[in-house]
Amino acid sequence: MRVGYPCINRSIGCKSDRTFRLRSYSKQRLVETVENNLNCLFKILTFNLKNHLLFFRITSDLIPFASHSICRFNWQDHFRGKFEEIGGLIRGAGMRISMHPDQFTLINSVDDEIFMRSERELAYHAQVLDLMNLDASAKIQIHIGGVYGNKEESMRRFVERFYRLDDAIRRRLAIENDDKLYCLRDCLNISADTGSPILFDVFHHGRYNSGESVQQAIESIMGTWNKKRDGIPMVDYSSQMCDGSPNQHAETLDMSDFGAFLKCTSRYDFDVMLEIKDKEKSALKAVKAIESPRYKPII
DNA sequence: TCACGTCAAGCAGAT
DNA sequence: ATCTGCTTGACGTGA
Repeated sequence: MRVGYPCINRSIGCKSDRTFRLRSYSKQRLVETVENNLNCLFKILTFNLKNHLLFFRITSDLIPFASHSICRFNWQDHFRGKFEEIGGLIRGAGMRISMHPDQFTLINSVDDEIFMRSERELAYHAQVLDLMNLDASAKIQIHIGGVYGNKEESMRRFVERFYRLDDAIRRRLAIENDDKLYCLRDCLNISADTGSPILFDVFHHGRYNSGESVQQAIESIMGTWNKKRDGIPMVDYSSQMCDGSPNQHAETLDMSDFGAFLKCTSRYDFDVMLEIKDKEKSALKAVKAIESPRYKPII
């Protein structure tokens, strides 16, 4: 089990997701921003390595407007050396990487234009991971998408569109259960048709499920990961804010909840991403718990 | 230096 | 109709 946190590090004083407004776009602005973002990403990964945090989600804002038609600059070639350097650090340390395109990326949209924009966005994510020379265990996690008034039809459309994507994208996709529209059971159906592994989100599952316990859920997704190609499963974990909207992620990791989670899933090996507001602080708490003998997974 | 209106993109549910 | 959440504030103008 590797422990990680998404996108942002709050303690090292740099940001790898700096961006700018579309109307301020210029080649120079892009180069400056990306240079900053890649340098910061290297610093974050170095920090993570030092602190035994071996799982990290790279922000989708790493290259602002990468999939937008305004971007004509060949950032791939321009930053090739930097990407290779970062990839070398990741591979050398045995770190795990994920990316999570935002809610505008919809493979199953009824609108073909939205699908094509989504395809370009996914291609950008795959390129980042390819440029780092990471294998297909570095995943791009996406939700199934919208329902558009007909869930069955929308799931069929997802599968049909999936096979229209380039293999450079397909091999990296992992399907994540969401909290409203597509639950674990839906993901299992999609996974059976596409061969994509399921990235299990514990928090979403708590809000929308078809009755499976967390342990049963983990059991059911294990087989969707082809260990040789995909690596061990990835799991997103967050604790609920105790006092506020039930949607929001907690301020910090609740160790008794997390301890219980580790206990009930100790038969399985997977990497866990902690989606908690205080980011690396909670991840550090989790690493400490996992390294303590009472939570040692039985593998 | 600070306040604050606005920011590439979509969907669904609440108000 | 408009607002909010999603993984998450922060860019950039004007004073």
